[in-house]
Amino acid sequence: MADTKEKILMTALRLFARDGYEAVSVRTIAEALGMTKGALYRHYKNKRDIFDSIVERMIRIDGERANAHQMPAEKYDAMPDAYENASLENIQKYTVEQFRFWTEDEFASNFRKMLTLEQYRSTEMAQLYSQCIVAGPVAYTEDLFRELIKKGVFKREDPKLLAIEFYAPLFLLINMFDKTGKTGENGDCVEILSNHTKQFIQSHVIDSGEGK
Amino acid sequence: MADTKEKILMTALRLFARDGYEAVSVRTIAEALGMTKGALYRHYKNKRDIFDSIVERMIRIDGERANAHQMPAEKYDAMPDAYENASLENIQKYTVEQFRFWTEDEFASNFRKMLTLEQYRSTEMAQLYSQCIVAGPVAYTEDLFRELIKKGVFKREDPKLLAIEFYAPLFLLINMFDKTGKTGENGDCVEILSNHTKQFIQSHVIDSGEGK
DNA sequence: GATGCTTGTAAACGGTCGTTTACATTCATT
DNA sequence: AATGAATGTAAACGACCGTTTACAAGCATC
Repeated sequence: MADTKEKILMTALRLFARDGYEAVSVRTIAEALGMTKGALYRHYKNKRDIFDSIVERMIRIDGERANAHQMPAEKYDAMPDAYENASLENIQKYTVEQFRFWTEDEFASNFRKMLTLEQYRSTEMAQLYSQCIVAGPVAYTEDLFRELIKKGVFKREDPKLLAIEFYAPLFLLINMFDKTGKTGENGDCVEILSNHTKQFIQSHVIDSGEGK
Repeated sequence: MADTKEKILMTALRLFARDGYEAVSVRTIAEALGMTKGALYRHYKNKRDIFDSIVERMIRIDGERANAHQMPAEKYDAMPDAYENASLENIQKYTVEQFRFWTEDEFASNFRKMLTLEQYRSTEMAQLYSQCIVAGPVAYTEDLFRELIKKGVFKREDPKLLAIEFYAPLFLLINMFDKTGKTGENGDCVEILSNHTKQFIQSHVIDSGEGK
């Protein structure tokens, strides 16, 4: 039962992500699952209920992720030196992991596409899209850089501009990857992204040593 | 007559840009224009014909723009020194102008949004979206930077990475601007964008003089 | 002033929409 | 074996879909 309900949700999401909510009919969802549309109403009270369940889940996952690899903001003072370098490495890993999540994870990738298609229809969807994939990450990155500047790790530059210059390539590559199609081919994107973060950090961090 | 046809096109585009092609009914378009849906069929042979006319026009405009402020690629050798600096200023102006075009121009802005909503439905729309707003500009920027490197204006770095790092903030800001809403408030975006291009050029161009 | 073309309305067309209803089937529990 | 909840099908519902048709009004041309 819970299994069927789950299949309905994932199938509907996959279709919503391609065509948009309005363009997908209940009949289409049912047929993609090999059942009749009447059966869907045993699991969801209507079409919108499926959509809402998807959104609800993403909000939950997003919250969990935020808690999970939150850069440990409150532990800054607890750690001595040597922390800065580890933190910079974490940024690198975190960035690639963000890319993989939004392009490879089936739920996240489809949700992002679905939200891309719904963002202009209501302010609620616009806010959710912005929070998850645009202004949200930028704001987080800005806070991070502001902190790094205060700590003397980064050069004293406008953190807002830094955040945009750092995050924008990630955002662009995620969107570009959608076109190149199937999984496995994103190796190029990941490499570009790695080079970007490496070069970005290198050129904004304060030289406390050498260049190789 | 041509006037009515034009109004239909712009009204339909405005609705397509908000809700997506499938979610907008012929009836809705007609009522937004204060006529009955039957009247639309005097000007367009069906709903898809309106959509195709929009696409056709954008392709034409895009071609004209490419011809208009094409960075004069073939005139490089015709011009002596002193060209490089002017060219760098042009890049700055061109970038801001691109932002304004895709956010302020009513047709371009709505077309971009419409294409954003249709990009996953067919490879044709995906290609058009990519060509106009994603991979197309990146490829163009990459060519430009490769040329500037060859000319000795830019430092010897990967032009692909440079192109992404330069164009991505423009792409991000265009998408962010959609949320902030009404016109006139994009002053912040333009300023950020200006700072980005200025700082980008400054940090990748070969110092043939001083720092202020 | 009749003609014919343009531009509109109103109604109808078959089809699909989301949803509800009536009726089977399954299957653990009694 | 009987019960009853869970899960499915098939058909029907009114509403709306894109499109076509029949018809009217406006208007320049002969």
